[in-house]
Amino acid sequence: MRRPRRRDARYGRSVPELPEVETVRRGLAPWLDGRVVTDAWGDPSPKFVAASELIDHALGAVHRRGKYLLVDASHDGRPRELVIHLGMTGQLGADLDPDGPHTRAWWRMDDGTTLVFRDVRQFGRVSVVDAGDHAGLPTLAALGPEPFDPAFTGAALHRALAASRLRVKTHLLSQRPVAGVGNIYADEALWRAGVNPAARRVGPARAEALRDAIVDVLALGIANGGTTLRDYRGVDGSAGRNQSTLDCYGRTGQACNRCGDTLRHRVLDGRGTTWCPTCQSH
DNA sequence: GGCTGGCCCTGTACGC
DNA sequence: TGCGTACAGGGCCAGC
Repeated sequence: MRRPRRRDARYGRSVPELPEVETVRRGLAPWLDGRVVTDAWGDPSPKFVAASELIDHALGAVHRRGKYLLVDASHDGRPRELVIHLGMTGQLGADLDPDGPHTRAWWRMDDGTTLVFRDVRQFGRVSVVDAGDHAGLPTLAALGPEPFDPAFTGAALHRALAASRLRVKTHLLSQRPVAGVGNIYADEALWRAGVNPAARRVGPARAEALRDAIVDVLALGIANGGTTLRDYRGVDGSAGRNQSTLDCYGRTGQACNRCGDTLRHRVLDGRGTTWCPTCQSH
């Protein structure tokens, strides 16, 4: 008989969520803005092959929308956009090996530097589109408000959650109520707000608390340079520091930092979920 | 139109 | 020691 596998932080992967992508964006922006791509390569897979379309494009500002990186580009006056999703194991950097086994794309700049996209598990994606044309990226096209946008209020979150019968955590991960929340920060925010991840209805007061918790955990993540449990690295190769602040994610079997009860784990709509049965009873 | 579940993909941990 | 299997999960898509 198989023993149940331990579920602790050693098994977690640090998936790039909003704080990690924002940290990458801040590293890329001063480097890429004003550069011209002189050569490029993309893995033949449909997920990455578009990378080579960026040859001879001038690059501009680097934006972030949810977990997507958007790099302004132009060619012969035609405004275009490089869209990168890091997936689960995607890394961008200048110090990565362009010939490495998990390199999926690279772009050589006119100053001799090379931006490399490494993605071991190939859940990431690279697209080159006309600026603002996100029709081929349905999740990006349907993203909810940015969490730091003034429009993202408790009332707005309550309305969004009330419009669906999805479990609250599943709904958050869909990116529709708010952009950028992934598994780690969803668990953390729900724990902070005392909301059961399996709940299908969240009242106005709890939605307000959840909104505040989402903003707080994401802001803390950004301030700490992201969460690194295994894969995530910033553009300069440095690890994030946010993992030491986690109260819930990856702490299955440990005592809740608020009530002392034992944190539990379950699979919710296919996603591993850690929660406190006492603090998050409903 | 909304929801559910399966698929993609590979490194790692663990059982045998 | 080595092999086989389960597991991690964001986004997409088919089916209901």
